[in-house]
Amino acid sequence: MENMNIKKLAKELNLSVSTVSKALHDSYEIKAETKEKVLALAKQLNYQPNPFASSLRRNSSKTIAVVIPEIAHNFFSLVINGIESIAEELKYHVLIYITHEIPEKEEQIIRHLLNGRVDGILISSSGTSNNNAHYHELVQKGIPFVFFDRANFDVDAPRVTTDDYQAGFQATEHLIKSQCKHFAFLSLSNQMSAINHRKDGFLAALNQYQIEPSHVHIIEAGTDETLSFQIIRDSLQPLPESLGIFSSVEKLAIQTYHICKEINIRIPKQLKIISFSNLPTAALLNPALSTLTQPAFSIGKEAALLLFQSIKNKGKIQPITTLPNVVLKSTIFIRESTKM
Amino acid sequence: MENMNIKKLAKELNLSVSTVSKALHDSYEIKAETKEKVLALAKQLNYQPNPFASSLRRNSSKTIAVVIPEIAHNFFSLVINGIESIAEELKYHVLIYITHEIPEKEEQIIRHLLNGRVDGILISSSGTSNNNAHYHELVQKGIPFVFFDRANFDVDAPRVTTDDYQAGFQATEHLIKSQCKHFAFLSLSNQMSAINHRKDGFLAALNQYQIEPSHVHIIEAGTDETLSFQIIRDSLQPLPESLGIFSSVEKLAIQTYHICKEINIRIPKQLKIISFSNLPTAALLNPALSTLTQPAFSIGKEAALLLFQSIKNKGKIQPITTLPNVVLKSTIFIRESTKM
DNA sequence: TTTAATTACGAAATCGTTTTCGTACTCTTC
DNA sequence: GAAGAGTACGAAAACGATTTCGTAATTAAA
Repeated sequence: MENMNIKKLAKELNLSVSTVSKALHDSYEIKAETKEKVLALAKQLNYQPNPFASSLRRNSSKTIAVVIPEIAHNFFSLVINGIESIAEELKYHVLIYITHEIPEKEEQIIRHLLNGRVDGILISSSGTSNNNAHYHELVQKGIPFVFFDRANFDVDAPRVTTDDYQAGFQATEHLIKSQCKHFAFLSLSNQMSAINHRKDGFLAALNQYQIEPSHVHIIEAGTDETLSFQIIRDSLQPLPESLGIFSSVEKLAIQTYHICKEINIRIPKQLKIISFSNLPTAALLNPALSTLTQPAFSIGKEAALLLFQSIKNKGKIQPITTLPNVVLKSTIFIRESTKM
Repeated sequence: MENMNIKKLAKELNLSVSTVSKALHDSYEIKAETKEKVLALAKQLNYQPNPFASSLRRNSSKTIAVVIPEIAHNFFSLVINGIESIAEELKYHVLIYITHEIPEKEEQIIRHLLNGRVDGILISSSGTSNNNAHYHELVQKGIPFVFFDRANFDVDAPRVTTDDYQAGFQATEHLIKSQCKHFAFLSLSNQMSAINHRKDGFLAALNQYQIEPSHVHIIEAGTDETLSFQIIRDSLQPLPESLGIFSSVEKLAIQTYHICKEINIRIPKQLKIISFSNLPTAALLNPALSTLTQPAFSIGKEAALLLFQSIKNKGKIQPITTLPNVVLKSTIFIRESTKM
């Protein structure tokens, strides 16, 4: 009596296992009356199909994986919300894997997922540009995947990103017009697509406005919390005159705030800062932080939609079309931290 | 050639399927030499066992589910980090389900999980106290689960919570000593265990210090964003004299900040506020927010450890012992928002 | 009335593992 | 040298669904 299954249902109904299965799937082969009987008993006895038997036979899991660098991060948790909104609707399950920004960890996770546990994967890459073998293995195995935010442009997969270059340009232009003389770009690493595009926009703006190269600073703070703290602090001592910082990620901006508080640097008087960020408290900070805010929820939604489309089309002949490459717009919010 | 499986491995090796399977599991029945051969070919041909076949046969999924009210929330994403740290170590997979604070949604999710898709569940309840039938179904089915933060105390399951009563008492005492005259408790609903314990601590402190009941306000803001905004705003107009707010959750404190900014209420001059919160920017707010901070990561870790213990003990005779009920300590951070 | 098509179901194979029994064979032990 | 113990493997039965073929019975068409 432990668990209900099709066999017991069939016995109870004096029907064959196959008939019951077909009835449960509303097959045309079964007449309405029988279907009703089966459904009724199934509901009454609280029958729930074994997902593993089903997955084994159908070779599909109704599950997707989300592989992200970290989760305690407003951007990524908002993206997950977007993903979940679609997955929930399509009755898919969502597995979460966190790489902690370690490329080897990401490889390991992706390689593991080659076993068919999931029907598709959403990835925000932690990988370095010279390492994409694991993505190609996914392609080879025919497992659909979609990049979001941090993509690997050497791999043929759909991407959902934001207008990083333009946003970077716009933010930097704003710093320039706010009378900054020195300019710093805060980066996690020089191996991440989104961040590099932001940097390119940053450099392009500085170039267009003919800022002297010696006034341009690229600070690679890295992903380690304590280390990046030190690196940023060191680069603020001594403090360049009229420094304008463009932080590529929220975390580094927050660290900069902490450091400024600690060593008594006045924002925006001595240092102006604008950052990519989805902080719900950006406007409440002291001073309020100017931000470039990505449509995180929509990114998740769009990426999930692309993935499910890709899962649906699996096996079918792909029309010879360019890969979907959705680019969403970030919004700039000018606040006190960049005031003149 | 599509996918490697045990059968093909066996044929290639001139061994039986069972021998290969045993070799892969390092069974004592198989001699070392054979094991080596099998392992070598398996690695060479990139063999990965089909997880569904395995789960079907062993009746275990190596997967747990995390059911939470929301994810774009510092507390919950930190908890997930803690959970992941343990799950990763034990090579378990983590499914995420979001209830969006809707009790019916939670029921539906839990009921779905009765089908055996997961070996155990971690739950932060969105349910109301009078609705726990779905938890009992889990018990009946023998599916282990552990509550964290928001527990249902009518159900026999391990719990990981924090010292909500004491923290609530402490926070309120702090407000009293900061010369507040009126006191407000900001709540999401009166159906959530953790929040109610905080409220009890709040009321106990006010009682001990003999605060006049007419100076005590309980504000149930609810879970809807726009609605709670209105409710809080309304309760601040007119502003009671020397109001001290104890916010039971971060989100409502942030809303209060926004409202104060909007209608020009000075914190901490006209209004003092302290809140449960895991905001990384609490100290950077204007003014810096006094907080009660839960050890979110540890909560996740402890809850996961309890769950895995429970999974391991499944089927074995349980020693007649009290249910594990881990209570962790929150930390109070006094900052400007409650300054005299 | 015969043939063909349709309807409604069942038997059995299948998905890829794991696990329970057997069973040859070798090695002790008295 | 017969009995028992140990070693190293294989056959086959699960696990619980899905799906492919059949096929009897009924209906429609010729």
